[in-house]
Amino acid sequence: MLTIGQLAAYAGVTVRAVRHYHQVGLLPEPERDASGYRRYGATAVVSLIRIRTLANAGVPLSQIGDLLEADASDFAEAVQRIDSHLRDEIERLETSRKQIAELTAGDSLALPLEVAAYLDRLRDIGASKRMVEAERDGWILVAARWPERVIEWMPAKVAELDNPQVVRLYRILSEIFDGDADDDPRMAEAADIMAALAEQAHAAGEMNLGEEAHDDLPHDLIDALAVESDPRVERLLELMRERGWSGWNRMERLVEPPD
Amino acid sequence: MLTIGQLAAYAGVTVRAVRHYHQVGLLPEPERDASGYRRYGATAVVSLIRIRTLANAGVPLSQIGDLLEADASDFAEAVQRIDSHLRDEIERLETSRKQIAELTAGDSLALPLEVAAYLDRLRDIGASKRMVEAERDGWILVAARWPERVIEWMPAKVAELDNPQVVRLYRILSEIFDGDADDDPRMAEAADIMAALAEQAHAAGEMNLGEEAHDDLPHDLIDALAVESDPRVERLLELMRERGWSGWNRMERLVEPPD
DNA sequence: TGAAGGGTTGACGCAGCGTCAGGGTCAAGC
DNA sequence: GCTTGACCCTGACGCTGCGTCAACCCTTCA
Repeated sequence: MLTIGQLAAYAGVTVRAVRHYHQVGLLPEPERDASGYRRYGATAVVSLIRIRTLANAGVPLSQIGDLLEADASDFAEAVQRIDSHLRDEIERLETSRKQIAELTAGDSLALPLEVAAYLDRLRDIGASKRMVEAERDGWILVAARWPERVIEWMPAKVAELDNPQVVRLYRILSEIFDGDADDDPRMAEAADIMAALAEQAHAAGEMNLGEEAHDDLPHDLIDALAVESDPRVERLLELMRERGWSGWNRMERLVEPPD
Repeated sequence: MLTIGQLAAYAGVTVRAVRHYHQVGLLPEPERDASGYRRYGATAVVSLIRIRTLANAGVPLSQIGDLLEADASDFAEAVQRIDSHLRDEIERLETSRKQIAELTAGDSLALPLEVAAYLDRLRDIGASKRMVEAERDGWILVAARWPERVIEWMPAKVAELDNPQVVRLYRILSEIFDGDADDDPRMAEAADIMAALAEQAHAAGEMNLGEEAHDDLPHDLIDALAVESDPRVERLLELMRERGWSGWNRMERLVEPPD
């Protein structure tokens, strides 16, 4: 007769595991000796080894009991199920590995590489750290909603950065929001540039985003995000409204200008 | 301002998950509105998306907080750790798949194929179901202790089955233990055959198992197993003792026979 | 006789939420 | 003004397979 420790050692498991199998009814509780110790016979050893064999193969404990009593065809079927479940699990993990492989650096986190490249360009033309982070967060919102489309939009955005007006705009905005003046006079200049750019885009008919325009939520969120990150943005929006434009990222004409 | 449901929908997660992130401190609790509802700004949306991006990549929640604030080198290092952890997990599951692939049928469960083949042969020569199962359980005990050696021993065991005496022995034993007579007269015949076989083996010097002989536990367990599976085995052991042999599976001479 | 090395039950911990239970709130239609 | 359905709230258990205390008892050996 074996003690629980000897039984466990023979089967290569821990004592705790054996007790657990008792608890879940996988292994019957044996008789106790005079001092209350569990005493095991050879049958228990065999049962335990068979249980461990299945458990090592990845079979959930809850199924092992049935499996040990199943006939050949039920057994084969169950094995099939378990195997395909394992395959799914492996695939899930493989996907995870691919995903983290793409998380090489900070910006590409939650963003496609194209957008990360755009943000790098922004940094290059002199946008401040805060500015780039704000842009990044905005694009995260966009990418979450239109993960496919956002990639298509990037070439045009990158091209915009060749426009000296745009470069000047980002530099001014960077300086304004990196400073701590509550009412920087350059804010008016920024608004002027933005209005001019909007005017050009409108004239060129580039202001239509397609069906995405119908979903206001991302745009509203981006506006809100900008204000949350710096309340002075509110002032900038006001200046834009004075110039006949609403919004921050998806500008709309408030009033048609006189001819 | 978004409700928790809108926030969750935007990021593609469940409401419960968001609340969980609050609980573990990953996402800060937002302000409440007049009726106690949580109200989220755009910043929360961005945070949540970034959290999910890492979580989807298999990063444990407990590390996501640090990771979102880490610099590029710490980030890369952490990503390395997580990736190698994922690799280990995948390998574990692959191993499981291999294992269950080998569990095609009942007997090979916890036994190498060689032993399963031996059991099939046993069935072929007319051993009863009970008999084969008893043998199987015995070999499970042996295979658990000497997984390598057991394979080497099988050819000799299979060869034994060509011996008509052995075949007869298994048939008699099958009949005895499939019946319900408490004192089957054929038991003496079985004992005679076993004694004769032991004598032959002893004479041929085949009774040494090598160093394995020093470990009594498996042998004792097999004897116990036999008795547990049918108490009448005890009688058989007694008959063997009368014939000068001890034990059931690893027989030893009790007394040297007179010349 | 005391210490070491077993054994006993009971209970919490882990990871990441899912899923009740038992409420309150909001918007819309009657 | 009332109902209905869709949301929101907190609190708590469940799942998987044990690991790891805690607090205590039993046996054995120096």
